[in-house]
Amino acid sequence: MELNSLLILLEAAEYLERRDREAEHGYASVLPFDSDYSRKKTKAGTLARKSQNNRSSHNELEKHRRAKLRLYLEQLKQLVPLGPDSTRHTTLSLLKRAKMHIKKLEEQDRKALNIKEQLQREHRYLKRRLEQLSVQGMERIRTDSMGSTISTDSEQEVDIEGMEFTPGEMDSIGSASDAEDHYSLQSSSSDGGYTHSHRLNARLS
DNA sequence: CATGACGTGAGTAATCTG
DNA sequence: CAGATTACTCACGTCATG
Repeated sequence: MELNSLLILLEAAEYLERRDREAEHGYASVLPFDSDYSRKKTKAGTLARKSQNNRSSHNELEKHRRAKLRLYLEQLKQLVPLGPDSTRHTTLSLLKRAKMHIKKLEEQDRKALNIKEQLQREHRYLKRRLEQLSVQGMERIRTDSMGSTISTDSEQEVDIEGMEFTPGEMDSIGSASDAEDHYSLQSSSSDGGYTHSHRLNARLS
């Protein structure tokens, strides 16, 4: 999110530069130099540039350009955490911090992506496990009903919600195509019990 | 003394024009 | 299409400030 903001800021800065040129009534509409002389790098052009009018308008433009740079630096300052330290923040230090901040955000992004992929694998695995248990439950009901007695409802229920899997259980299930998902589950539940909150806490810490 | 703002000349990419 | 023009950016020197 914050990384995106930084990138957007950088793009916006470029965009604003262009847009200012076209739409701004102030500086953009004021030519930096009189149009009756050449700005080409000739001796005549160089001499002409020295006229006071040209210099002052060029100065104004340059001032405006620097003001925009300051504005962008201010915007950058809002996006980059500068910390509680009350040390003086120079342009150089701000840019250095911004660089570090971007690297940190990229690292966070990478980690979040890994977690997402792992959760997707777990989701696929659990979905298959649920399907298997449903089928097993149905088969058990059928075989029991073909037998003589009718058992109680509590014995027939397949309690998916409250179920916890041990590593041993997980070893005994899963097809060849499950290999990747299965592995990711095992690796994240090395202490036996298998609950979502447990795993997520371990992962996020 | 480090830093930032400013003025200025020079360089250049993009656009215009004959 | 070449040369002219425009609209910038960059680098450097200077000055003010904390």
